[in-house]
Amino acid sequence: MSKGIDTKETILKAALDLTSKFGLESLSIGELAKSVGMSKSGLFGHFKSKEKLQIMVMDYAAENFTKQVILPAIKEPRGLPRLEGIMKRWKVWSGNYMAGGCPFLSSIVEFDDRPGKIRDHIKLLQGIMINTFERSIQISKDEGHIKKSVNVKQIAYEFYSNMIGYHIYSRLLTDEDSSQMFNVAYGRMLKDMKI
Amino acid sequence: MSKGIDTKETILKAALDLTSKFGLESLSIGELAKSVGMSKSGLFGHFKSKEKLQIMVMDYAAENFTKQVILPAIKEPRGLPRLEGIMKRWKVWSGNYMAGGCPFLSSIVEFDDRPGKIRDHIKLLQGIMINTFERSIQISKDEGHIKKSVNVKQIAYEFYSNMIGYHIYSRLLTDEDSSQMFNVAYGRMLKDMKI
DNA sequence: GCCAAACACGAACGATCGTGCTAAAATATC
DNA sequence: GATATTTTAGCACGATCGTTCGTGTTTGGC
Repeated sequence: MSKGIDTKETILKAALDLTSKFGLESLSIGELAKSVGMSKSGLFGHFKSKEKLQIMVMDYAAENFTKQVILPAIKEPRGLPRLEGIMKRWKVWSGNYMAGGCPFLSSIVEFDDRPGKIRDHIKLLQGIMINTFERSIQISKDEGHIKKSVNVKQIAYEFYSNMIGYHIYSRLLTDEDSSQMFNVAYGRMLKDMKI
Repeated sequence: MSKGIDTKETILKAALDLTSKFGLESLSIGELAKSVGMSKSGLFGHFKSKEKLQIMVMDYAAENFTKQVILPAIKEPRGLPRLEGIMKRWKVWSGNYMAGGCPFLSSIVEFDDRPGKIRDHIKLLQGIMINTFERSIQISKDEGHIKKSVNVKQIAYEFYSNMIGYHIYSRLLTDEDSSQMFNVAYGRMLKDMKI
């Protein structure tokens, strides 16, 4: 009864890898089966449809993000240190950890115009993520680390935009200054809201 | 000898529509043929391969962007007015004009990890676009509308990031504050660099 | 070690993919 | 209006898609 979830984990790991490279829609069951060395139908049995596989891949990615970014950051002191911890690890995660860039970004862009369960699920996960992010900004405010005048949602939006801009500049445009530009923008945002 | 390019235009228009909805890779020749009411092979004859079709779609999108965003803005006075004209139209273009959001963003994210002609072409087009954008910032500087201390490339990066963040917030998350947050971020950037 | 459940496989399905052929229909040139 | 060229359709191809089915093989609980 444990063999199943082991191989499932293996499959999801490979699937996430392919997804980060080629997107969630291009993820094909045949190709995935080949990459983990098992039969198409054998793999298919673990997920009862492609749609469920795709959703599980997204959940797996979210779990991964939580483990790599959120949990380590929570160990840091409340407020600004924790917020900065999230940002730091987030940047590393989206840039280096995945084989082909942030799996969420590609999925978001792929499915933002296709109503359905997958879109809903991505929206849900992304909403949770942004919410977590906003909460850590709010805590920084409560702790008196940043100005009372800052709009939490606005700051989250701007941090998020900067992260995505960095991702695209570094991934597609392979601009060597992208990391530097990210830091400059990020630094100014921090400076503006710090007390 | 003119019927050909007419239908080609019709096909590309439909193709761009599908691309903006489903991405460049999901664009299938059979589906595209169905949507314009002609046979698969008849349509295929206009482009000698799918890859060439995809590249032409991107060129068509770029041409569209130039017509809708760049050319009208060029009629405005040099410097800041022109820069603001680009931003204003860009936002409208990416948000409302296309059936399914910016066709570039989806293509960028889809192909940023797939080396090949398509990736190269997208990179080229996006590079030209950002370059045009940077030049208009530089002109604003030369005209004395913005501070001499501003880093042109940095500003372009931040404007770009804001645009993409807005796009995702409004498209996937369907956040009703997204336009407002875009404006706040944009306004602060303008204010910081204005003389 | 037995039995039941879980797991994996190979084959096959209908559908669709991109891409060639060939021939008919439509169009442009004179 | 005849001719040459372009444009379109029909058909077929090998491949791959997601999915189903039946059959073994492996595994966990007793």
